[in-house]
Amino acid sequence: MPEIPEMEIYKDYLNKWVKDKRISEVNVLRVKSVNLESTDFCRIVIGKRIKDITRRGKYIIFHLDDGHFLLTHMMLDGRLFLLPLKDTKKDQSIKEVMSEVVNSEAENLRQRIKELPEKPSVIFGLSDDSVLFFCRLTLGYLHYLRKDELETKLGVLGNDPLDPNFDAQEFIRLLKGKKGMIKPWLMNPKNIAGVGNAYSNEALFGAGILPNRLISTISIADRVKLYDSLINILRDSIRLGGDMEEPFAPWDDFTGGYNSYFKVYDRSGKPCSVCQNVIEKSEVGGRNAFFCSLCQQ
DNA sequence: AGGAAGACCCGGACGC
DNA sequence: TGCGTCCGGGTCTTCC
Repeated sequence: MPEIPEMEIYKDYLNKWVKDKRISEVNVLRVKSVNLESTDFCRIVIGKRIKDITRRGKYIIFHLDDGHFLLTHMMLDGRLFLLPLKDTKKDQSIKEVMSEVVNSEAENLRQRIKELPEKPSVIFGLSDDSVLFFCRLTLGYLHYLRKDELETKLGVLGNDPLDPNFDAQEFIRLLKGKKGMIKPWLMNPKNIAGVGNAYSNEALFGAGILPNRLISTISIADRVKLYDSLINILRDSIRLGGDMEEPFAPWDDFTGGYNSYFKVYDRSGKPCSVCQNVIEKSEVGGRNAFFCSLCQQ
């Protein structure tokens, strides 16, 4: 599921392929995914240029040239897909491609394009004749926000783990005096922004710490170990392609490269890669925790 | 106050 | 087949 590595990879792709493009067409298929009446949303967004794309935690922020922002969150199963029109290998307009995908008359297109985006919620046509799909924004969303609204929304978030200022000292400072269990703390966006169920499980495995360990019982040495484990796993995942199942674009064979590297997440009943003990699953803080009870204490 | 628990969003899977 | 129920994760709200 989309967490920091997946969003970071999206952000880099978007900066390479979407930055400085103008939004020429907008189609809102799922009205609940946007925060305005869809006709207003289209009217306002059409014609705007995307000046920059940044990430904060699991949020991706499109900076528009009117000084406002589009904020998107993928939640459970959202995804992005970019389709350059030249890849349709036919003289199709953006409107025709949109219509073809939307009306599920996409068999012709599907035959030419390996990965056709399913369940688009919002579609942007861009000034370079590419089409950007925001798919399955059922729990997720795409919101048009003023600067103050964006700051209010993101202001509650804690440090981003990839922020250069977020070092082991800062991590230890944040944990000082905390009383609860470690995994719910790692996943709380007010503490650290962008760590979800998958990578919190992996980071704890890497540090040899059980998900339900009380923070107060974790030694300073182990807190440093946990910091290193978290940062290294996030960086490795970004380097190897993250764990999204579907590609960002038809040419993208990088995305998903980290899928086979998960050691505990979603692996209950399978053998631990270190000691062969069976990976266990239990509920910690209302969420599924995956762990090896021999490697983690 | 801060930590824990529950609610909510929605679609897909599963059981009867 | 169809209906009801539960599950999943991130975030927000409520409770203790």
